[in-house]
Amino acid sequence: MSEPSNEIPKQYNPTAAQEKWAAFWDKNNFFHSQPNPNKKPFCVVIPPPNVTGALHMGHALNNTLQDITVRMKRMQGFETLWIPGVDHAGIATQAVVERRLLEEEKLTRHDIGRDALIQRIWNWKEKYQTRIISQLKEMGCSCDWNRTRFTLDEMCVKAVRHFFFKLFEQKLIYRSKRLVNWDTFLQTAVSDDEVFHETIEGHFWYVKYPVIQPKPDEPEFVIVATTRPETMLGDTAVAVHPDPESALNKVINNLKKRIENAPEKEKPDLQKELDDIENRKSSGKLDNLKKLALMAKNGCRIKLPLTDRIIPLIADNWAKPEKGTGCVKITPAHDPNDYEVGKRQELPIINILNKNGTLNENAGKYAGLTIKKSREQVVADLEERGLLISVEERIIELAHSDRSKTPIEPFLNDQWFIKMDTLAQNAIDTVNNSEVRIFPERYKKGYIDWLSEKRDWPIGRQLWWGHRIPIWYCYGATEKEIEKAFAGRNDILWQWDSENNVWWICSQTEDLPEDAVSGYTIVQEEDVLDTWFSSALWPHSTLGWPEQTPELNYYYPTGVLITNRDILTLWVARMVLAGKFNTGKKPFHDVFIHPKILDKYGEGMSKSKGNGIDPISVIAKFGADALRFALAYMTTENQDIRLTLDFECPYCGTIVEQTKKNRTQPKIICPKCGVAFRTQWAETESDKMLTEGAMLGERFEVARNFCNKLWNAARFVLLSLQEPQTQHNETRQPQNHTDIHFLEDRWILSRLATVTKNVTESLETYRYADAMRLLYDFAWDEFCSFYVEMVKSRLADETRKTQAQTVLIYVLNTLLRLLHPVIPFVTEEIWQRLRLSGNLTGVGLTDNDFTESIVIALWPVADESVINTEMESQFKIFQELLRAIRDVRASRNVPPKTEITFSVRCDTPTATLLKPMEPYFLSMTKSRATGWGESVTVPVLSSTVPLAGMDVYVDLSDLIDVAAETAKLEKEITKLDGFIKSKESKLNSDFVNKAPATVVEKERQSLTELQEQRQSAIEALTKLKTV
RNA sequence: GGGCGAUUAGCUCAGUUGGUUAGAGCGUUUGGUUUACACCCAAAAGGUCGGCGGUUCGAACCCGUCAUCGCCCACCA
Repeated sequence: MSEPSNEIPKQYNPTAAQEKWAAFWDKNNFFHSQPNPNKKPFCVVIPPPNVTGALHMGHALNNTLQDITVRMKRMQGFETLWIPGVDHAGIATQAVVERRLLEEEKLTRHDIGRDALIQRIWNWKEKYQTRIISQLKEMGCSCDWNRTRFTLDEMCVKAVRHFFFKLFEQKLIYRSKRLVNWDTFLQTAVSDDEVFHETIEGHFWYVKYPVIQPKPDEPEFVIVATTRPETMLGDTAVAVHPDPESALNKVINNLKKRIENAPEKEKPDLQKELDDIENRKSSGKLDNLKKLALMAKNGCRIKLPLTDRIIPLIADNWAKPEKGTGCVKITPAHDPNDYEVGKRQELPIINILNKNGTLNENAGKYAGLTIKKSREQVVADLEERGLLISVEERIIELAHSDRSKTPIEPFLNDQWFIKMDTLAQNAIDTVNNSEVRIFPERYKKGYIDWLSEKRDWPIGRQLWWGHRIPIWYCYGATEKEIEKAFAGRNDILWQWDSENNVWWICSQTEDLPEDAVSGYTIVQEEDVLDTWFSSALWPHSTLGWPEQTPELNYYYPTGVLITNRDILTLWVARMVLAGKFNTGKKPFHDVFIHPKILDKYGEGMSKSKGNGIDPISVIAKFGADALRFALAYMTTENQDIRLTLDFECPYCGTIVEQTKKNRTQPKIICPKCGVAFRTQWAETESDKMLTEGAMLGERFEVARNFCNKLWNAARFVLLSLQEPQTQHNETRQPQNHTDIHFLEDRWILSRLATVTKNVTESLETYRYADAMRLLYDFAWDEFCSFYVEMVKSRLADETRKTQAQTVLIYVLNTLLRLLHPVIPFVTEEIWQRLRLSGNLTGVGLTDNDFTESIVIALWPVADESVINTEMESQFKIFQELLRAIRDVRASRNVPPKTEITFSVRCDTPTATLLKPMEPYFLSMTKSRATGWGESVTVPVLSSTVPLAGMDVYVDLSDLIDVAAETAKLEKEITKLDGFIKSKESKLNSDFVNKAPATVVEKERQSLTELQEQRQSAIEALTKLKTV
């Protein structure tokens, strides 16, 4: 079975391995899971990526971390299920498809209608779901692909309907008005995330509202200031603070306090603010407000200019005496705060806007004008009537729609809400009592704070793509008629909406026909549910809830949810509350919040910036394993991941730096060879024809190199196994670790056990970077640089060969298993080659040590009995000595092939320890030991290196350079003097009295050593002078 | 305005409960075709741990403060 050595390439080829092993895993169904009473379950649900587009590096990170945990759990013997899936992402996906429709066909959604648009979005979804799943597969994610879910598929629809019905049944769903961000161009509501604020130069108009029949001592006008005069057409009151004086004093006091504590730099600004406010008191403005407050109390009425409406002057805390004129116009239909005031004060709500952004009939003669036109007209009319006092220039932050780049209008709409009170409290308790643990813990605060606001959840969206709200409206029917229509149905509920005189009919299972209530036509609610409504159910809906499926009973609650911090509240908090509400159980035990991927400028990656990177382009260049390792290596607790990536010209290899300018371009012309190559943004056919330029990144190179290092270590082991077998069968028996005599064997096994233990602990507490560092350092510095190097001399010696091979392959086998969760492909490739190498029994291993696939191999458990920290520190002495000799060789330019000798003055135990290591000094640094112990012969022409507890004399004979040697020793003495001095003063201080005895003792010992080293150096120097 | 985080070598980052001389990778310099690996090996240089103050025998680490940067939430008549 074994391959000839020339068939093991010197470089690991990721592409071939990825293809081969992905297919192999798939064929063997390793990732498929079903309830198994003999095993403990472990389940992870993927944070479903949006079907808006392809995955970027943020997803790559998220899924890498999940796969690491999932693969480890699977190896630990859990019945492990990772459920993949995608999210319909209502707003975002509909927006993408609508934008395309407009760009490519110049059509809006109203042109093609609801059904046709939905069909187009389904087509889009199919395309991107396929793309996303294939990206996940390319990354090596070990999901159970048979269980792939979509938030709009039948299973999820059922769960959503059931959840809604339950909420409705418990009267937790209600209808109310809510202001939405209205995009008048696209004629849709957009979410807060899709709004950006832009500072524009605007105006601040001061307008007089005449008071009706003012008493002699009362002002004739109420003056309000506004940046949006046209909204006055929707005013239903003007407000003034009920007690402006105390409110103002309160503000003044707070401000004074702030000035006291404020940094010097901010004080002048604050002082100015304070002066302005205090000025209000003296300038009579306050007196005016006090009068107005009294008038408001007495039911004062004012005339709304430009209309024939009479509106009240009201007293409300919302009016801030320190701002504007102290009086504020109240427009409940077009301002969230005013809406609250309106509700509180029972004011009428007058909507003056059409959905297309023009004014409606409520605006009287301004009806039909656009907002911009109406504003000009209103200002002109006010001026004409002498009601405009003044205009100020003012910088204002204006909300714009991300999608249409037009200003957002706050627009009042009927909305469905969920009452959050108890639901939120349950979710708070679940985290507060650590039933659900959040890692890192600092994110707990954000979660609790957000939920503590207990703001009711608006669940309706004015969209077509999503779960349509399962409510039907029936006007005019009597309760008897409704009852008759749905008699005996426990899947239908109805409720009377007295405000709108309509029946709400909620159906759990089916869509109701128009004629469901005989004699009436019922109409379904047009809106769809917020995307998070279905996402909130993800951990249990994907397992079959509301059915009590075997999967739900077995896998739920799931193990850990791994996600990014942006959606801790929107998604994680909602999952906890929905999980608790629906199943009575938490959805997961742990939540791990991972870092954010930033670009080289420290900016987050996003579609609009165009700085997102397709993980596939990294895989193409460096391999999936390198991608995964690099990301995991950077997943530390409180640092975001900064990725610097540059383009590589595919023709001449020139590195083209990625800039803010070129990162969104579909093609780039190489500055050196002048040929164009395409980027991930290539869209047109001609651009796609070009060769793609790879993405280069230092972190990925490091990770790729690591994979290759591992590959070559394995190559070395495989080659050594292929050497002709000797006949000494009796020496080829399996060895018990405790029988192992060689220091390096015991050392590497001790280190391996320590690493196994620490890696397991790190991964189980989501400290991915720690685990990666441990593995990287162990594999490279300890296993490759020391153990493999040392074993070389033993492999050449028949009498010492077998045990070396046994340990070598044992360590490699364990290391592969520890690394498999993070670099699955290269470890499988090596595993299979070892498994099939055919010589395992010869070195004391059996096929049981190499399972059919590393995917199903057992996770290593540390044999702590072989951990020997004393011996590990002894080994450090060997390493130190080796380094000292190498340093002498390097700094004296001793030719590599020239053998030199050295002797070491040290105590007897050290000598006993080091003497058996002689062959390694020869093989690893071509140096032969001539003596060990208290009294050794010191070569005349030697380089002396004083180390802690020993002196090394490297015989240089004719290679010696006295001047250089002297300089080196002098430098060493100066350095030692510094250390000694600081130690001495430390030991002469209070330190000896106050510090723990062990620490003091350690310091004393260290001082002695330093003094000895210094003495040795002086002696060596003296001797040099005699030469 | 509220909250969170960061500031350590030229660059990107580690640094466990405060305890010898603060670490790694990349880059730089020097030397290498050593029977796995040049995606490599050996070695070296390189740091007042953002500033100031405090607690302590002892501070990169704890406390206060200032500075700079980033993120989240809220608000802006």
